[in-house]
Amino acid sequence: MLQPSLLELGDPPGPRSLAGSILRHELGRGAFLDLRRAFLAGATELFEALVSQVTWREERRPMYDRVVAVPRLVSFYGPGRALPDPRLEAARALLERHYRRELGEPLATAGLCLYRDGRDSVAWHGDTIGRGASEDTLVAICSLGATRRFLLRPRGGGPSLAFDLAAGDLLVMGGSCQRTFEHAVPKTCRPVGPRISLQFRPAGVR
DNA sequence: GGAATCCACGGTGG
DNA sequence: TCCACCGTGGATTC
Repeated sequence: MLQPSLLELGDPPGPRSLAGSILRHELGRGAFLDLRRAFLAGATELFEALVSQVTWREERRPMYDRVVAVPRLVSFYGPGRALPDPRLEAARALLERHYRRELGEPLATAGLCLYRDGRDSVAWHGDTIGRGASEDTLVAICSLGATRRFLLRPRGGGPSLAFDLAAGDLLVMGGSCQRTFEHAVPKTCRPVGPRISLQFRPAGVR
């Protein structure tokens, strides 16, 4: 059992303020990435609550000559479905308020992924399904549990940016980011514990 | 030498 | 009808 950090002791569990604490990276081509470290207070306890309370599904997909297990566990909360913890609802409300100008619509869905260890991963992709090729959208990701590397690179090739996402960190991809960039969480040989990624998106975006 | 990264493979679904 | 999507494992690079 991990001890909460000293930093966490002063704040009630749940989302912290976003004002003035976000580091924005302008990526070019109309894309930006915001990073807010330690956005969720009480991340250790929230991680453990979600691991045990969420109904995690293992997905399988045909891949060439066989059917493989998708290398992570997932759970999806569509529009109108209550999130599994009030702290997630609070985080969503805070994000909707802070990004109301860029967003213009609710963050109607929440996707949860559980990366059990370094062998779990997600390949390069953009969250563009369901949106026109010219439409911007915004995706907010909260990280809980073990620190994992998050990679971002321009579509069509180019140098990739790396962000090590630690427990409680918030990463927001906005503007044209989902169309002009793609992201991944690569496998690693390092010993690494489980991590949960919470992804808030507008309806229709996957 | 070990770990990270790159690449090609092809069925599926939008 | 067409094409973007995506996990694996071997090759290559770091």
